[in-house]
Amino acid sequence: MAKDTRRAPRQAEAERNDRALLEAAREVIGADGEHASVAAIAKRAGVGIGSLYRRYRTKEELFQRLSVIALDGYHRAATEGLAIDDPWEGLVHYVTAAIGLGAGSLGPIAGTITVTDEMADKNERADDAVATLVERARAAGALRADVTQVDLDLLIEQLATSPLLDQLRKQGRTDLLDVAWNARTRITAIALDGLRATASQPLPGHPPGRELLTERWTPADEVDDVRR
Amino acid sequence: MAKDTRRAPRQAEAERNDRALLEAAREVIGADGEHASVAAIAKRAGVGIGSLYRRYRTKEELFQRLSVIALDGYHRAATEGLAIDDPWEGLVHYVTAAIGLGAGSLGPIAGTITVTDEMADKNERADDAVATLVERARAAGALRADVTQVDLDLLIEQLATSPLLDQLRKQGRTDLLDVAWNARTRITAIALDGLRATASQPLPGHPPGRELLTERWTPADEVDDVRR
DNA sequence: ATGCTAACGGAGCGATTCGCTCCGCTTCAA
DNA sequence: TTGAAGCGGAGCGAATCGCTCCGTTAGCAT
Repeated sequence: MAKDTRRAPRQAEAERNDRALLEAAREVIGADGEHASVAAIAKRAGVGIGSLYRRYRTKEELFQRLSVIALDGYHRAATEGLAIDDPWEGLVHYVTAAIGLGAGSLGPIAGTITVTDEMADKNERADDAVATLVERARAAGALRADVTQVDLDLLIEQLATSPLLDQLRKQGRTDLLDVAWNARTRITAIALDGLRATASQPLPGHPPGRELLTERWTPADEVDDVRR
Repeated sequence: MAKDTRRAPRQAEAERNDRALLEAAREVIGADGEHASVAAIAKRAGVGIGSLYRRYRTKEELFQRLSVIALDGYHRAATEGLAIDDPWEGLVHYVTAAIGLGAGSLGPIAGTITVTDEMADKNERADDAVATLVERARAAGALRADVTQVDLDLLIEQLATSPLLDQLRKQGRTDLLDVAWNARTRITAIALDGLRATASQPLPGHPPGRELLTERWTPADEVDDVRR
């Protein structure tokens, strides 16, 4: 009963493989969307299919794990942003960190996996933190008044999803990845400048409602009018 | 020899089908990327597979046609922009029109089809027109000085690709399409505000080179380091 | 050295989906 | 009424899918 941590033949390798799997899954999903195959993920991770299925009982379980990790990332980014004194700098931190997570590629799998309680819970916590961040920045007069939280969420998704980066990764053009990454940073900077309170004209149309973000996670039951 | 347009049993239906096919192909590619299947395209268009293959000898030929149409659209948008007297308004017209084309979804098929001479030619023409448009806006002091044409191209691609819109279309959620479309218009407006000359700080890093836009079209020959 | 065992990689299963062909049916001008 | 242009989709062989199953390998204790 003295030694309880005595068995671990190849445990270090297992952890490395798990990390590789999660990263590979993100990349392959970015490249192939919901069609991402477990074979492609395993190959990209340099890991056997068997090892993948020892850790995750099904493909869906792996995808759910990815979602949870992404939601954790968003929550952490928002918390870090709140820890910054200057409201505008805090918001900028969140936006850039959220985009840098590389989780934007997960969008396409929304609606193809069932939402676990853990996912719903973490999503709510992250949302709350972001709401505080946004309100603080707006109250300080740093963020233009007509931008809602949903606007910001959609802007982040728009910038976080990069077909160019996904394709370069898929083609293994690691030589161009740095340049492409920097290019997106520039675009992000442009968008952030547009978020400042110095707006020339009010945003067009009505502010989008939350349903835009939530309804996409409802599985494609019989909604598919194409098959009707 | 007098009457040369006398035979056309179901020609009207054929034209309608062709338009439906092209639109459906854009949508399905947006949803499924390079994995888009001809069956899905035909079904979405409400057309038989046979009709698709009577017009396009192969799937690649259909995709090439889509690319040509997209390039025509970019060129037209740029030309229209140049026809507008105010340099800034002209640029705004091009950006919004280019995003609205719905051709951003085509990005994922870059590198999976061979580039025809027609495509290369039209691409060059469109590029030239955009270059003029950008230089004019910058010379007028409307566009911030540190934004290059490549920056603008990438910004347009970033905004033109919308996982949310693609997914809603795929799920047949036509009820939310208008809201989502308006939401992206708002985001576009934010980005355009960021492009104005009133920049607070210079853009980070170095301006990206053209190769970011061109090299992605080189087929994934043996570049794929994943399979090595 | 020699077990013991947890973790490994991947061949291969049945099922599905792929691009595409082929053909009987439908529509319309003459 | 007829002929031909256009139609939809069943079905072909090939490829790919998610997943199981099993012989092999690597590190611990003896």
